[in-house]
Amino acid sequence: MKSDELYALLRRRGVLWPTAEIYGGAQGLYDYGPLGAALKRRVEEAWTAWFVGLSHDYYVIDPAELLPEAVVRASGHLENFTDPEVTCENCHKAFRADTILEKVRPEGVDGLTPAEIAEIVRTRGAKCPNCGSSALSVPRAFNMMFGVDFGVTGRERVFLRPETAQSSYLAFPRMWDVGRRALPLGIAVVGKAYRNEIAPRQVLFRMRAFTQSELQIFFDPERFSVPFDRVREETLPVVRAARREAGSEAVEPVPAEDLVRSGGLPEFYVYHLVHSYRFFRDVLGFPAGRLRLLEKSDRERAFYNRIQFDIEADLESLGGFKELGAVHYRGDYDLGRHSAGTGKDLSVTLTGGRTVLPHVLELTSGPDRTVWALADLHLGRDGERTVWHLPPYLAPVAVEVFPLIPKAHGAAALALADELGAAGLAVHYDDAGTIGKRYARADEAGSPFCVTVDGETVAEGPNHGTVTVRDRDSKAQSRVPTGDLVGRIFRATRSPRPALA
RNA sequence: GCGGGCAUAGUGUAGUCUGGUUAUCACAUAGGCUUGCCAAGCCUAUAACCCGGGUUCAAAUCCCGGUGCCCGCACCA
Repeated sequence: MKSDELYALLRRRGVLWPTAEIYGGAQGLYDYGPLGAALKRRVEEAWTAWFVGLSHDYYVIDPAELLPEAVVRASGHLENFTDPEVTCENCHKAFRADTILEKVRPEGVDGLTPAEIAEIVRTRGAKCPNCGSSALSVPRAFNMMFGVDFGVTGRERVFLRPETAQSSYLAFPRMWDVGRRALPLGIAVVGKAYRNEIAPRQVLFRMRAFTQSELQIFFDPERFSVPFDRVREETLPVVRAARREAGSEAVEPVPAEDLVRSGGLPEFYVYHLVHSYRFFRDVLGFPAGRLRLLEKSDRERAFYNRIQFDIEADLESLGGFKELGAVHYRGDYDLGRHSAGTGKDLSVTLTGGRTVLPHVLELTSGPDRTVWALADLHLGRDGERTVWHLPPYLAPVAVEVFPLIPKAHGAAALALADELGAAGLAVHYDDAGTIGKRYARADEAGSPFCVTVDGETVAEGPNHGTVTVRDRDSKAQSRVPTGDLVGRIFRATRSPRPALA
């Protein structure tokens, strides 16, 4: 489906809508409705089960969303983000000020005020790199972080975190003790991050407030052993940076062991890349042919990232491959910055006496983007029907309960719905309209099972009744004793976990 | 931010160029009749001109501003 059509469907069904919609919305902010909130929560839970399940030394924390100014100064977010932008009044293209000035002022623009930059642009004859015009605008600095007054005096400033990763780095020294002083140590955060994007677009793909699921794995750079045999034979759809530089974006299926043996990547990296790939393919059910692992080149990736593959999915609604997650090998950059920022040595002493500043492997993904991708990939027309073919454990509603004839079977159906709910299943009761319409609504919501209570159920009595169970994807029906329902539905809606040693 | 395009019930739309009836139609939603395991049928009801200003006897229609969305550029540390 096209983006507009998909978004309209998601709004209509109450999956999501613009924040403050009755005031015309707010750019880059969206609210999730019942289906969207439940789906996103299941995505987050599946992510946590999968990635934190990779090791018994990986932990989930829930840190504050506000960061003191000193933190974002140390992390580099404060300075990196004041890069001023200059627009050409002639051809209307925008450039970073240091791009415009690289010929006339090779030393860069760090530390200059916008007024000083404007002066240099005017007096040194800077030209637009595109059309050569010297009609350049006054530089504008844009701040990608939201600053917030803090404390009663209002003189202190804090910032809404621009990435959840910082929270994990700050937690490392405390977690070093909590985790009983061993590496590798994983710290996972699922939480909101905030960026004042210049141009929020594509609904859930460029938001100003969004959720990140990130696992930061702190490890000893000299020794990070992983059960590589578990992933050795997995074939990954990679696009290597070297081939991209040579002009080919074609996906190349490469066995994991080859990425290590001849591909120049460390085992620990490929191991986690495979698990990230499997999360999207096996847990979220993305078709393998729609996924690719795109390696970022030296030029593209942030300077502190030593290795970076983006996990991308080919989405019809957005016209091509879009980033949903990534695996970043960040080296010791982050702990190094915070060591400098605090003046405290954040390196740790391992058993045996060796002292190291841990390196970080970051596994990251975006639940909001994932929700959109799940709609793009799994929600669509199936003949006459609109069906959301979600993996059953992600479906907001596990089981719908219908009375075949509301007047005759309503009470028994309500009692059954209660019972299933009490057992811990996400259950939804619907007696409105014809049975066909209820099936259709359930299909659109992605509910994997519909249970219909009929005359037979009532006649058989409350403890030995049977009901019709209808499967979302095949529309097939089967007669099932009510006593078997809970077990059957639980088995079918269990989220996968990685197989460990 | 820049340039271009767009904005009518919950959804999709007609009407806008060329100002003038009670703003069209379908689907959806709610109620009723009927039916009783896959969006059936009939009847009824609810429901919209993005916001603000201007021009005019009269604005969904023309003009200005705002907001939002789409495409391209830039940005995405």
